[in-house]
Amino acid sequence: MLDAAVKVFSRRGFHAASMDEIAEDAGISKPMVYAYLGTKEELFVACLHREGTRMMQAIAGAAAPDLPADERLWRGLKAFFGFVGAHRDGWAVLYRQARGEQPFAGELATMRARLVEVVAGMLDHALRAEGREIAAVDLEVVAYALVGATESLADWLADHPEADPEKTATRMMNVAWLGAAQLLHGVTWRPPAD
Amino acid sequence: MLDAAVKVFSRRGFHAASMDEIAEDAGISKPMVYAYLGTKEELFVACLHREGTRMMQAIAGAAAPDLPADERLWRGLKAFFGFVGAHRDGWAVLYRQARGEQPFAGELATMRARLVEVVAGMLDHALRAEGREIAAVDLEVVAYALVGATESLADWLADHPEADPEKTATRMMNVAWLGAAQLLHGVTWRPPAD
DNA sequence: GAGCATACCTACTCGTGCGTAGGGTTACGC
DNA sequence: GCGTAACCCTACGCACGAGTAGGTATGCTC
Repeated sequence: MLDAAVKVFSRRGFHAASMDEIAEDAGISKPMVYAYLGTKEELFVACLHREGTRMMQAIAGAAAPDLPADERLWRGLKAFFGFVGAHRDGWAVLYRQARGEQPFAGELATMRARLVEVVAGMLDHALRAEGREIAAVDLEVVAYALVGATESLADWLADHPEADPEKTATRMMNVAWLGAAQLLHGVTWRPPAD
Repeated sequence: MLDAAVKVFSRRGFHAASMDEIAEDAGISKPMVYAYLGTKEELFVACLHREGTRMMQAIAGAAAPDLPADERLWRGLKAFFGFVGAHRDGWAVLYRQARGEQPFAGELATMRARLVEVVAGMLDHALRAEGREIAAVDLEVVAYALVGATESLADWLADHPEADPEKTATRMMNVAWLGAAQLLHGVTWRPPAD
């Protein structure tokens, strides 16, 4: 039943999706949808929640915290892109939708914040192992950028059905890890004096 | 008048924004809005278009094509974040909105495609100068990731009014350029055999 | 088989907001 | 002063879709 909702929401977008269509698609009638899952908003949140949880589990399951940073990142990315590849419409539109609609942006922001935190933690851990440190804000911003790049590639992946998730993950590693590794080794870029 | 529309669209989101509110905010009445700018969709597209054009101009004006790649990237980023910083609500919500709503996603995709193309062209140019080459797809994906990371930081910037655009641009360079530079020098990351 | 409950449906109400019809007001020509 | 034309407004029609009321069938208890 949630599956039907996810499908319709992704096909139409939150507003354009009608409860009638969801009901029809689920093979039941509208009052049933209301009985089981409440209002349209609640239904959407339920979808978002389920997909989000699944995704987080997929990632958390793959990236064990005792691995070295690059290995963790790689496995996390692989799991992430694998998940998106397997749930293309689920991801694409739930995610894109939720981003725009104020009532749900919060829910999503929390999810992203968790991811950012994980990535930032990972970087921080790796940095300390190298005997280095950077300001928490910088760390957060870098993590944010990495997460953003990843989300962006996920969008790309969702739009390119023929693309291979693992290959995409490799490409992401090429951008992200090589850059991050530099930072870890103390190499930084500075603006020209101009 | 477009200013009013942008303001309301960003405050409310596309659907929640009512034409009445836009009209009121612009200090005129609804039929006038229709007379000048047509339907709600057309109005939104007009907003999107204007903001997009302004942004592209800001970037294009800053990143002259005859500069070296890193310098171009840096100036482009500075211009971009500067623009976002100066038009926080304009950017944030128009952009986030357009992403989700199917009728406008295309418009936005075109804009992003132009950006990706520019970035990819830049990388390609730099690569050739080093006597190297990579597949066009890889190039596109890397460019896509960079653009995505940048957009993501733009979101972050829009949500943190106290943050400094130029500093954000520097942070972005730290992630993007150090990574990209590695690629340019032929350093790549490969997945472990496992 | 009568009484009852559970599961579900059809068919409605009602609010909301886009787009417009038709009327008032001011300025100008004659 | 009267016609008229440009301009802008108030006030409405209308469609659409969320949420619900009230009725119907199926199965279960005694």
